[in-house]
Amino acid sequence: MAAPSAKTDRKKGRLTRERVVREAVALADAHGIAALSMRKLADRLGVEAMSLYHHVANKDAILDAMVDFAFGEISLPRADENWKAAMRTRAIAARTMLRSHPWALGLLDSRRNPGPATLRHHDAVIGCLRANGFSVARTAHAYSVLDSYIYGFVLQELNLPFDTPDDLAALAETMLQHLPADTYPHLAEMTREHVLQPGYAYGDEFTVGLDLILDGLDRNDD
Amino acid sequence: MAAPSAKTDRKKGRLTRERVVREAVALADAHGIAALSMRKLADRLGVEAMSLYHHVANKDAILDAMVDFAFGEISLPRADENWKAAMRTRAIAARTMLRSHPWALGLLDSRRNPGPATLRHHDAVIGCLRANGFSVARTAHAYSVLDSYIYGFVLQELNLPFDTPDDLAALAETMLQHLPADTYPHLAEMTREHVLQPGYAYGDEFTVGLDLILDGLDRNDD
DNA sequence: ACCTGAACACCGTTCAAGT
DNA sequence: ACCTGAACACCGTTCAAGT
Repeated sequence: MAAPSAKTDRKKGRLTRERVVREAVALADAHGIAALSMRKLADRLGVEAMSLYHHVANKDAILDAMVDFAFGEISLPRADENWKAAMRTRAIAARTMLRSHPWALGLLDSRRNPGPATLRHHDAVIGCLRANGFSVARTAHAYSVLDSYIYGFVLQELNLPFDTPDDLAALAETMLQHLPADTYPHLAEMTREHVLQPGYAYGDEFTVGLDLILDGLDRNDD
Repeated sequence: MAAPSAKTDRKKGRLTRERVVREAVALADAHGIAALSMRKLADRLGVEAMSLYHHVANKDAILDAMVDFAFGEISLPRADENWKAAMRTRAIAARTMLRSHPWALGLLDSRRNPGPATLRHHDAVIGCLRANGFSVARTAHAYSVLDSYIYGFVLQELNLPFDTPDDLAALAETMLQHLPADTYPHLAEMTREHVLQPGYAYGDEFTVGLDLILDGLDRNDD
């Protein structure tokens, strides 16, 4: 019997822009953004690459839509919430989203066309701060420092060259051996006395820095 | 007369790993990381693409070396400096570097092999904080929140869809017309009353957030 | 209206062949 | 030792042709 062709066992039904975007997200989640090619995406949808161009202008339009899809996953802060609790919750939700779609942060770089979910998200965050008495300028300060922190934290987190505590321990041990302690004494100390301690997880730093920033914003009520 | 071939007017002399990396940085600075292909890089060096493989293992090794080159441009904090001033200076220097090599931030994502300049940099930052009486844990907190902020701020800054105040004004006007104010009222207000005000520059937010974080670290002297 | 096959101008990398 | 030409297995996108 013939091996099932890639096409036969793929989803059938008419192609739509929405199906294209959803499948692109699934492909990038599963195999990384580098694996997202028009040919592979088409194959998953049971069509040829060229068919995609009937539903999206080009690959860039798919990437725009993927970012907007990801933003849509962050639930919106309400204007009647206390700002500090609302911003804390939003920051954690944003981090969760960016971790579950590791391609999203990298795509932010090149996106020039914010979609409706992205705009709605920004509008809700600004609205919550304004409703809590923040001036326009203080709202801009708060949004800038919070988003910078969230994006940068996840960027570092996604870069970590290990996925589990065991990986980390193994890597740190190797590093300690390869990095002569006299060349990088402080890096060696940090590895030995902090990173290699039981229970260490870099992700725990997230709320430490987040609360430092929220407290700072609370104090600067200009 | 014949048009000068791409090769004839390129730098001559023996190929070295250092020349390959330096030229890769120049190419990426000038035309973006997407334009950095082995073929184009070789052409700039007056050789064929395949010659590069005698000096670097593959393209990934070039990207690793580029990131380390970029880190090498940030001058190191000294252990005898006041931590707050030293961290402020370093943050500004890091932002300057990341802005002048817009490809660097995107490459951080995928780099798994920190080079000597990168390690030296981290060692110096940790060393300065420790010399100022920071505990190992407080050093880790400080480094995490500062680098997250710096990386995230530049990520947002590089994403801004305008390069000059004039571009910004033009874009904001178009946005105000395209975004119905009743759908995104707070975004419209922020654009009108903040972004479109004379003298506005997003980059000015950098030190606002930075000082908020430095003051927060100063207070948490646990 | 929607899908496709062939083609174009690219990639990174391998390999055997040149000097 | 160092460089290269041809080749392989890919890209995104165009165009004219099919249904």
